[in-house]
Amino acid sequence: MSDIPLLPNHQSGPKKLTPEQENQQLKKIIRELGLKVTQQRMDILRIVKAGDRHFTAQDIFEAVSETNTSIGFATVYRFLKALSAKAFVTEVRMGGMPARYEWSSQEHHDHLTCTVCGKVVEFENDEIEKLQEEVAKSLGFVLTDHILELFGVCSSSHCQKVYKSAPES
Amino acid sequence: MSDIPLLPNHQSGPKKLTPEQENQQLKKIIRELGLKVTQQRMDILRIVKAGDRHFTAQDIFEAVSETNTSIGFATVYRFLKALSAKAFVTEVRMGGMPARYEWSSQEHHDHLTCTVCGKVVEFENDEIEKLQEEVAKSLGFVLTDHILELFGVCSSSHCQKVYKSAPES
DNA sequence: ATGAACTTGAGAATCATTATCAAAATAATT
DNA sequence: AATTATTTTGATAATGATTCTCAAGTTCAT
Repeated sequence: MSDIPLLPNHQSGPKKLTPEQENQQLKKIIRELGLKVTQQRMDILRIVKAGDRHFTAQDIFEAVSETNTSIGFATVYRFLKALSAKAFVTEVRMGGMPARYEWSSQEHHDHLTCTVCGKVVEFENDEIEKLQEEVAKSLGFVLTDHILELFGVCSSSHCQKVYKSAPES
Repeated sequence: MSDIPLLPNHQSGPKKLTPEQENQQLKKIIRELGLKVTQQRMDILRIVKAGDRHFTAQDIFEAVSETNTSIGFATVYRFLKALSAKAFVTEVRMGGMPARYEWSSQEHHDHLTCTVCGKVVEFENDEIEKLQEEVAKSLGFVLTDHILELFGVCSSSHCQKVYKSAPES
């Protein structure tokens, strides 16, 4: 069950790995968490790593379910929690919506969300990061994490129109 | 029921108002929302305005319940939603915790939270604000709102100790 | 292979929030 | 002040995401 490519090959990755090499990588991560290697954890991890954007627990549940593995929500949540406890994934919860997760090895970035169409654009800004450090230090804190979410209206004519026609609600 | 000071007088406010003047102010706000003036809404509004920090819906429910007014959760949530729809209060939801609300007339500020003891420190930083505007503009967005939450460990010896003894979880 | 320890998943439980709807309150009109 | 159309309330049920429970299944060191 390891010679069938269950997921498309993302050629954008920095390194090309054989399926076996990838599996070793995944196992290593699981063991770093002090957990046993199971099929479910392998599958979750594969999907989280392969994706290049944001997932909900639901997304991951469905993606794993499409493979041969049966899985429960509890398992997804449990493992995602373990991953984010060790900062392998970033968990962002906002606005009463389901939590979004993403693999955190890639460059850190923040989000700019269009409040009309829901489009999410990522950005990074070193100056902002630096200022955050300074603020925390000036208040006697050691900064360990941050969430910066910008909200606005994107440039699409549809969203601009909606925005201008309902400026105060 | 208007001559008993139900809440401590916050002398830091920009203007001193008689109870009657305050009531007129509150009524005006409720009418601006296109809603009828009710005792419950007056009470909620009074508490939200009087407080200078963050409230949960639960806090507000309890505070109103301490007055003579009986109130239900639904009413609290409904009215807070109406207030935040017109930007009279700011609603912040994060990390699966209950939403926090605050009156938004005051200076804008962001939050720095100690992940050990839960202490919240407010700050404002014009430079960061300016950079946010620039980022949004450069991506073609009109910025309408943002959430910046910093997380760290505060300077108390207890929190520092906890932090250093468990550096990787 | 064996067994101790860890995992799983189905479903129950929880928690914040929202919806429902009959009864009560408001405000505009006599 | 009484009437009435409309809005609001609050008790309770419903929802939706997440977490808990625990018997049954799996992993892995021996």
